[in-house]
Amino acid sequence: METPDADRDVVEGQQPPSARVPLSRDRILEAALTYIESDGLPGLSMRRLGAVLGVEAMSLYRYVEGREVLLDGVVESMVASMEFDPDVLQEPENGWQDFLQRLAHGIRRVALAHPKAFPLVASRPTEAPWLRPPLRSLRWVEYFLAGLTQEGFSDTAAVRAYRAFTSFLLGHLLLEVTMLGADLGPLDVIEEDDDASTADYPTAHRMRHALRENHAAAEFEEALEELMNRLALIRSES
Amino acid sequence: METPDADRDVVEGQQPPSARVPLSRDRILEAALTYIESDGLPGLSMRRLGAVLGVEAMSLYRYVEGREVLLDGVVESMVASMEFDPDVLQEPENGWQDFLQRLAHGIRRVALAHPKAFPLVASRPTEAPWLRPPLRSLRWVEYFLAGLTQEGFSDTAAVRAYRAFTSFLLGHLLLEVTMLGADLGPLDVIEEDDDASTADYPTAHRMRHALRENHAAAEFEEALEELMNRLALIRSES
DNA sequence: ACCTGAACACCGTTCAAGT
DNA sequence: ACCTGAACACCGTTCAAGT
Repeated sequence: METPDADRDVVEGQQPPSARVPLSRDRILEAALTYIESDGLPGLSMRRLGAVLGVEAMSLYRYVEGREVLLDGVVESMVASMEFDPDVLQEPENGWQDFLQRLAHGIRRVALAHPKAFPLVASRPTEAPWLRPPLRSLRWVEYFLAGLTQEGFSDTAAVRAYRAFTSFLLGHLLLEVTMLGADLGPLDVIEEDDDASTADYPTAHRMRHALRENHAAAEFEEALEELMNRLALIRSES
Repeated sequence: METPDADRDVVEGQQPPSARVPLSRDRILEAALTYIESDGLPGLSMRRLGAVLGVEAMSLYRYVEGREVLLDGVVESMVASMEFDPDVLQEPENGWQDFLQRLAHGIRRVALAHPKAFPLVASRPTEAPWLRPPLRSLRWVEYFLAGLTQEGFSDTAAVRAYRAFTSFLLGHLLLEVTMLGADLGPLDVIEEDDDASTADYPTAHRMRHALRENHAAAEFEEALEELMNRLALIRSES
């Protein structure tokens, strides 16, 4: 197995500083995101990120205050990327179900586009405890609540919907990207002990093929549909 | 603000080695768990963990193969701790709803007992992609599937229930402990910018009080009830 | 058998110095 | 204005050496 990583830093690093694209916060965040996606979060260090950008680690501190802030920035940029998704960002026109479904699919697209980085969206502490992942910004919370209000949700119904919607998304997407990330992960994984491992567990053994099937997309749709029914109840009740 | 941490290592460290409780894998895992719970995961290093146990970091490598394995062990011990919960571990007697509810509550108790460490249960890669958090072990998956089978679930219905059950738990519990962890977190947190922060977001501003309320327990029960209804459908359908 | 000291390679971060 | 070299305190981990 070759190590094609070795010359990646050179690609940018070999040009003299004057000829390089100047550093910027956005360029750093973008590089960090693609680094995480290709090499995993644990491998990301300020020094290696600097190398990718053809610069010493210390230069990064001109643009980001430190590693923690860098990761917060990466999360923020992922969440913000939905703002340019034309399918997501439009007021409700075809009812609140359509509104929420477009939003849910938009977030799912972001998660699937960045399976290795998405767990950060799920687990980094938010600015306030009521800014729940994966919506994490006041901006998106406002968008969510305003949309539902406009569609006839009372204040308490909208807040209940917000809570139900976020836990739904978090559970489904985190599990989906975890399964993806594991598959895309280190390739030296133990290959398919399949039957052997489940030998002592008869029920799991019997269902081992069904357990391995991946119906993530269909499950997501189904559970989303179910959530909509629940929200319809909440809407009419409170 | 004082630093009461300073003498904690001494408490164990001051006794001569001969008088100390001998090191063991379990003792190390337990110390790691309480360390995470009191100081947070980022603060946990092999060196500091050694100090807590009155020992040099290098000694730990006799019992755990490295830091990654240590964290896996902590997760494993949390998941395994449910096996000693008498309310959880008994075959279904009062129907599958009761069976699943006891299991769900048991996992929730573990999560709430270790809010800072539980995110590890959610995000550490499992041994196989179909061993879904927060059930993570073949043991628990077998327990789950066997229980449902015994209660009249077909194989495909049991597997579908397994998927729905795990994403439900993951979403709810991760959000719940994240909110807890944030509150228990560093106390130098910015205190209550309350109204100020939401000023530019009228809907969120209007609902700011409702948004701050914590109904985690009630929401959990409600969503669990809803899940049961969905599983009843799955049971009768497939 | 169990623990340690010294060492290595790697971190995040600061700051005075270079251009 | 922007980047770097050198330095500091801290990591995980290995291994020969101590008791």
